[in-house]
Amino acid sequence: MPRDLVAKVLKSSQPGSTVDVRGWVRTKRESKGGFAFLEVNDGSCFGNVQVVVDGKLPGYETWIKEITTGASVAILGEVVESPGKGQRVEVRANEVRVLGTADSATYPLQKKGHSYEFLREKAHLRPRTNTFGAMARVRNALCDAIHRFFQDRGFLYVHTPIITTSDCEGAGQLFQVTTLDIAKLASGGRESSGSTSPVDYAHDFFGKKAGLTVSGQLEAEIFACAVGDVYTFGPTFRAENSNTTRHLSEFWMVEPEMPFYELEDDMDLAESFVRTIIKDVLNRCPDDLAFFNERIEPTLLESLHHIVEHDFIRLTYTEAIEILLKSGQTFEYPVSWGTDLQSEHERYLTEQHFKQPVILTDYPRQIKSFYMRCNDDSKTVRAMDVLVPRIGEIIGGSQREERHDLLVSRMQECGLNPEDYWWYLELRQYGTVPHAGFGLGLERTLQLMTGMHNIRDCIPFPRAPKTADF
RNA sequence: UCCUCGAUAGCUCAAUUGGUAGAGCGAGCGGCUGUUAACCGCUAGGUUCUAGGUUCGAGCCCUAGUCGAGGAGCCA
Repeated sequence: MPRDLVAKVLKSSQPGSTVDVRGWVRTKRESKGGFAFLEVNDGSCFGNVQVVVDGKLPGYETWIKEITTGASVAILGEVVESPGKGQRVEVRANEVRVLGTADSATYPLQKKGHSYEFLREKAHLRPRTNTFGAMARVRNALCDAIHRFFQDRGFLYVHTPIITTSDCEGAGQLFQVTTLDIAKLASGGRESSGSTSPVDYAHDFFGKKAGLTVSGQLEAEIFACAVGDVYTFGPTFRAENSNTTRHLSEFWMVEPEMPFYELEDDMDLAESFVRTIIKDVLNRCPDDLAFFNERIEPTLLESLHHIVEHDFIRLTYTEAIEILLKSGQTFEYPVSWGTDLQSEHERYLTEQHFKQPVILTDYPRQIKSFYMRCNDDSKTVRAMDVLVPRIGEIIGGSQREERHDLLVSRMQECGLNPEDYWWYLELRQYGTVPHAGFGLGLERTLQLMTGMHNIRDCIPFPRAPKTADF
């Protein structure tokens, strides 16, 4: 399709050139003086191109009525310098074709602003709004920056399975994947023969209980311990009944895993990663981010530049506890060594005490996962969380326990059956190496990048409890 | 899952102590204008989330439910 993108027309088209612009009408300003202005957007950039339509064009009286907010049009015209304010150039139409009308009496999107709650119910149309068009472009730029960061450093992109039979980490509720007939089971039927249990997973599709992955980490470790630095980047599923502005049932996660890395290397990579991808998106999407800064979060650009330009604060969990205890703040949840930090504690550290991203390390072992490497103090593990203002945790990572016997005892301590993780343990039995990795939540990073308050507005089609339309 | 709040015109909201349902925007029509969240006038538009209950009378009070928002937990 040899159409001309609005982005190109606005940025570089010279007066006198002929263009073929196609897109959706945002507004029409009609003049009975015999002409009309159309604002046409095709998603290629934040801005619209202003199209000037002369009333003397053939059939004007007929088709100008069909052009309303939301209609799709094809404009053949000439780029001219704009005498009006607000745009460098505009398009003087020679030919206008209405490709699809949008009945103004029923088209849900109006020229005025809508609430995000309303737009979530119109997920099929909300990409046509300023906010969600900008979000789509920022999300794309962010994903590109993520791949570029790892590819530039020689990481391999590894695809880990979406359907899994190992309840990885023991954390996170799995969505079950089954071909068993639920209705039949519910009515007292049996999906198995000769078993007293109503459900015999040996007869299920995979021959055992299966679910959607909650993390690709364990599989990523397999490849890190074979082909070097790797990363996964794909959807992740949590069946938790979380109803917050920071949780989704289906979200995208980036999980690098690096052999021969210790915790300090892991932190260095995580910090470099966050700062680099933010910088890349700042460079690539200035118009979109300016919009978010103006309409959504007035401190957005300032805070993003601050993150890019300053080193992250690094301290241990124990040091953080001391700071919180000495803060003089009254917290709803008391601070004490050995319990996990609450949202209010994280926010105090990132938003009030340090006013920038913080990496906390060496958490108590009893509040962290089995695979994290135990410190010599036998009280803490080599975990690290990257906390940022407004959002909280966007990265959780650790150096992995590479010592076979210690890993087995940690599994037992966490109530896991080592036999279920036989292949994970064999990585430690045969040619084990120190290694580390972390996970970054894509949509939380988008919250940070755009200032959008609800994570459901940072993914095209959000999945959350009672929410899976479109 | 817990706490708090909410659901009224297409959208955002108002409605005094329980007493005939309102505005702005949007839409339709008309006017005006190189306009740019255009502007001015007129018109239409309602089973007040659902099901019960109290009352002479319920948008408002009571009970249950559904959905939504914010906060919390879990986490990324």
